[in-house]
Amino acid sequence: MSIGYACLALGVKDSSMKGCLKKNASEIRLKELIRGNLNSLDNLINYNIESGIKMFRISSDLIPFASSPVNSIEWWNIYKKEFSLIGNKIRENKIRVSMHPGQYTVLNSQDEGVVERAVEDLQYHSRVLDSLGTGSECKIVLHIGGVYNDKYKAIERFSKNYSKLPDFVKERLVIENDDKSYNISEVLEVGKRLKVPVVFDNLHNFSNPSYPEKSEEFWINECRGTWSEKDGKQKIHYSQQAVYKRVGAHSESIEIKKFLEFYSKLGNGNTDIMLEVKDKNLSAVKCINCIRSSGRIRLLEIEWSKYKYSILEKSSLAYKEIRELLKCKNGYQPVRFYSILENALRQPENIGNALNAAMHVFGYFKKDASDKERERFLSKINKYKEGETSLRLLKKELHRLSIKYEKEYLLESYYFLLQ
DNA sequence: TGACGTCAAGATCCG
DNA sequence: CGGATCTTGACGTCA
Repeated sequence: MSIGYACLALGVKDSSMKGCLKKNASEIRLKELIRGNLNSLDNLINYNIESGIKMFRISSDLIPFASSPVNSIEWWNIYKKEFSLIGNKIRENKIRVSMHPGQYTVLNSQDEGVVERAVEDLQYHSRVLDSLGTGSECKIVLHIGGVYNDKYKAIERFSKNYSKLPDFVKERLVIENDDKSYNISEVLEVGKRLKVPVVFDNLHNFSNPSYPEKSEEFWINECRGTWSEKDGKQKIHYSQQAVYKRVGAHSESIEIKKFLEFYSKLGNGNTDIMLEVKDKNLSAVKCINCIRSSGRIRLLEIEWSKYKYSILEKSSLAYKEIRELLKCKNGYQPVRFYSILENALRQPENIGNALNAAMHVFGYFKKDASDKERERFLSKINKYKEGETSLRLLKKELHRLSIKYEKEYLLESYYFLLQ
């Protein structure tokens, strides 16, 4: 059982994927971008290794315009060394990577050009995973596509186009239920017929259910049968509905108790779970820490070092509560720990608490800051008190100082990231 | 034609 | 000039 997150990690330095406008996609620019993105991928993999994260979705943005004629670079040759170095790390650390082309890769389109481009795009994704030297358990997740007023014909087109795909793509392709067109029983039907593994997505199944009386566990068990030995463990997508947002919108963070309730129904350890959530790696680490059979308080202390000022900003009570919890050095109560965090982070902005946290953080610069910087900050503090500036701008000032005076502890924390 | 989703690039505005 | 904020892009489907 592994838990992973998709594409980008919060708080990891030099880990973003960069792109450019199509009109600026010169050979030189593209090569620059690819080199940078491979370096970012390397940093992401390093972070995952350090954090004990065993599952990760690689962003399709790794190679800009990869399946477009504007990019004719043989990146798999030029960057062979980089790919193999990263790939070795992935394999040595048993990280299961995957990819997921967006909603615009449509294999069952009525337009042949669209299908052609979809095939190109799937080949690109396979090529990335091949270049990394990953096994056939590292998958490419795809939706069935459009309906075009005739689902039967649309599925036939999918089947026909699937059968024409080259083997190196077929080996990796898996299909997933989507949020409006193809529900889980329809995708299962296709998967069983074509022998393509099926990924169950719980939130899509909520907004686009097939037989609403059937439970999530039922569908997960049904899907399990489509995964064979060479495909690796069954994969599912898990996300939670964002409150007050449209149905199907991903939540900011994973509510741990809700997750554990879902998790307990999975029973055995034979399912890999890809989280789809805005706070990405933060929720992945949370869930991993909460399902460990044995954990040490040290793990929570590391988490606390990253969350503490965000918590202080919201609730000094929660701050004290967690400090108490962490005093018991041979106790390990991750669920209690994260529940307090979640509750605190849900609190609305409170000027008193926010000022308190900001002053604590400013304490890091007491010695370094010049008189001018001190003055500038304190005047911002007063403005914030009077409602003349926002917390965001106040924190931006602190962020600037953190970079200038190289306060790694603050820069690696989530204080500047959350809200 | 615009919403959908996604994010950063690019454009523009402001002090 | 640099930083902040607003707009666009890149993709295909569907209302």
